[in-house]
Amino acid sequence: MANDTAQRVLDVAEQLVQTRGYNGFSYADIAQALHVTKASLHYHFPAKADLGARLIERYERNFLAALGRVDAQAKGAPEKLRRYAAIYEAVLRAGRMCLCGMLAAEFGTLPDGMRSDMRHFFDENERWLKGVLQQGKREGTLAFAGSAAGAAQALIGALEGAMMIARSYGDVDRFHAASERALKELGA
Amino acid sequence: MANDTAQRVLDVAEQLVQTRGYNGFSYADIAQALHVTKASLHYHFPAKADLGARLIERYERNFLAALGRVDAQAKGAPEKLRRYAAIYEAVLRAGRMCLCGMLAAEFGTLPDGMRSDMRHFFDENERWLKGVLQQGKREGTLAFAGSAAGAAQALIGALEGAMMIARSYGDVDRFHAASERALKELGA
DNA sequence: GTCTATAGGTGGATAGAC
DNA sequence: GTCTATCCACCTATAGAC
Repeated sequence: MANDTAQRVLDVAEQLVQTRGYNGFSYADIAQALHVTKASLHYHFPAKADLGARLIERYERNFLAALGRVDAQAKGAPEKLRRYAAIYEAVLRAGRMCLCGMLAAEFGTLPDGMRSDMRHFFDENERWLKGVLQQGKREGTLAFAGSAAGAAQALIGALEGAMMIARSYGDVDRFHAASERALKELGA
Repeated sequence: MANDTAQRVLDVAEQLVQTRGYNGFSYADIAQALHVTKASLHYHFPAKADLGARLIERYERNFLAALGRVDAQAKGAPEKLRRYAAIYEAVLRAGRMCLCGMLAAEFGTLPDGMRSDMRHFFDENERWLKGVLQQGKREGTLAFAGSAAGAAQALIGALEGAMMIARSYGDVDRFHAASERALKELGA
């Protein structure tokens, strides 16, 4: 399959960005992992910025697909929020940071295209969460002050930050506790 | 003054790490900013890891000094928390990330010494916050569920995460809103 | 303490054969 | 599509003169 190599490149690159950051890996790392040469990687992704952009696009697509499954499997807003946080926790349990959380830290050195792609990921997260929060308020299953958008932004920030620090301590429980606390504050 | 150059190096390096990350700057960047050669930088900081370690130590010292001033100037726990959050906001307003928040993202590529120095910064933050939270609970000026240590960890994570994302949007208000929300959840 | 000069390595990227 | 070979810029770091 022609496309198969590109997918494997993305798989390895994704893991590298989530553990070492966009500035913390090179084409040589991917080449070594896949037993190919750097030159052949440039055939699939001419510049590193191309690889980075395709990485974010795929990550967002997969993430939104997971949110779609949450919508399909969970009815109540509290359960949706719990599953949302569980996605983050699974990433951390794999020893990784959220791809876009990582890129947010590296914002100052990112190419323009990757910057807006990264923000788009957070915008979509906020949009989905806002819907869940509004649903919960309507149903009376959630209780929070202020706007749903503001609460959504705060939750995303809290989860990303907790994840980043917990990873530095190699302590998933630390993330879990912060996550539980954040959900309780929304009445979940 | 002999020590003056080292301080200026640290000033520039600090700004670079807070905006571009530890892996996002080089001795050449500092050399250019200070109109000296790279070689002379190695006289003050033989290896980049030395520079990194001294950077964290100084950042923590200054941060703890700021917390000491908060203790001296604010009496009530809620006011202390507000001033704590204001320190973060001032950093963000300067277009910077928290030095250690930045390093937490780069954890996967950091030398061992910098890893433990970075965690020490967060440990000290937690310790101070825990004291303030216990004070507030004792005085009845704060109200939160669970342990003070857990609440402290959650607050640190929420502020770091909100800061990181807000910076990507160039939007200090976004941070401020998340910060206010986090403080309110502690009853402040 | 700061300089010139340079070593030795790695970064992203390209040309051209197969 | 993948390879060999190579370019050039940049990286951290050191030697040794001043």
